Amino acid sequence: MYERKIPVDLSCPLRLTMSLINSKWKSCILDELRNGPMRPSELHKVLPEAAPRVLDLQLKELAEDGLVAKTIFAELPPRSEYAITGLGRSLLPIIDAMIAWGEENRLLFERKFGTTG
Amino acid sequence: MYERKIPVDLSCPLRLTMSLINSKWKSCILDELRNGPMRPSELHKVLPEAAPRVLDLQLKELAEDGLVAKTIFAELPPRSEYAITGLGRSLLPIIDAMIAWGEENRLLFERKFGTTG
DNA sequence: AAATATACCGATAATTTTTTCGGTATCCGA
DNA sequence: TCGGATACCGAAAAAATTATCGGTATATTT
Repeated sequence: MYERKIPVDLSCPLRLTMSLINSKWKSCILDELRNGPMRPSELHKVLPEAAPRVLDLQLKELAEDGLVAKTIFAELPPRSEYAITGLGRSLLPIIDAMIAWGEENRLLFERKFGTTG
Repeated sequence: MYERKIPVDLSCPLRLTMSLINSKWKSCILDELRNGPMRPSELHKVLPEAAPRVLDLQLKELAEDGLVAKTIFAELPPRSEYAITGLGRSLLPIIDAMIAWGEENRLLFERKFGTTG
């Protein structure tokens, strides 16, 4: 069975928040879900670098933490949707701030580390 | 020699910002440095859960990325200080937002995952 | 002398995260 | 019947992160 390796970090507010987002794909997933629920296959289309299995696992943890909610439709072929929750949505300002920071400082890091530069 | 495993992620603004903070201690270090430069030994005192060697490595990467600046004093026993840079300081609003979010939602997660609940 | 404190580094171990691969089950269409 | 699409899962490999241990060097204190 899949089991979470390390639990949400309750030791300080900063680490708590970090432990919820701190992964390669979670913040991207939340960002993608902001405009409405998506199916796993749709998420894979917009985040092609993330393997389907990876999205599975991260969606499962996001759901465990209450940041997204899963809806299963009793259809065949199977269909399910993941929607951002109110709690998840309350993280979007932070994600927006990170996006804005990244846009403002992109050039700096491209010059520093980029291959095209 | 120490070598960075994966480079700063330039593929999108969100991932860029994430790749700079996304670690167990970096955001804590930036938070601690906000009120002035600190020596490695001082940082270890305020973040006792982080082993000195770990702080070393994270400070080195933070310095590589331009988020902190190192000053070496030619003294014996050796002394050095790490100060947050302007670029690093521009991340503090994001870190503040994460701290605030963590404070607002702490109880929720303590009830959900906490041992004392 | 010996212990302490400082900063730092290399090698390696331990842990965690991410990825890959193959398999379940079902229905639809060719 | 066969291949495609859907969602999901387990095992295991690969990769990355974090941690531990011991060592360098030098001055001061005991």
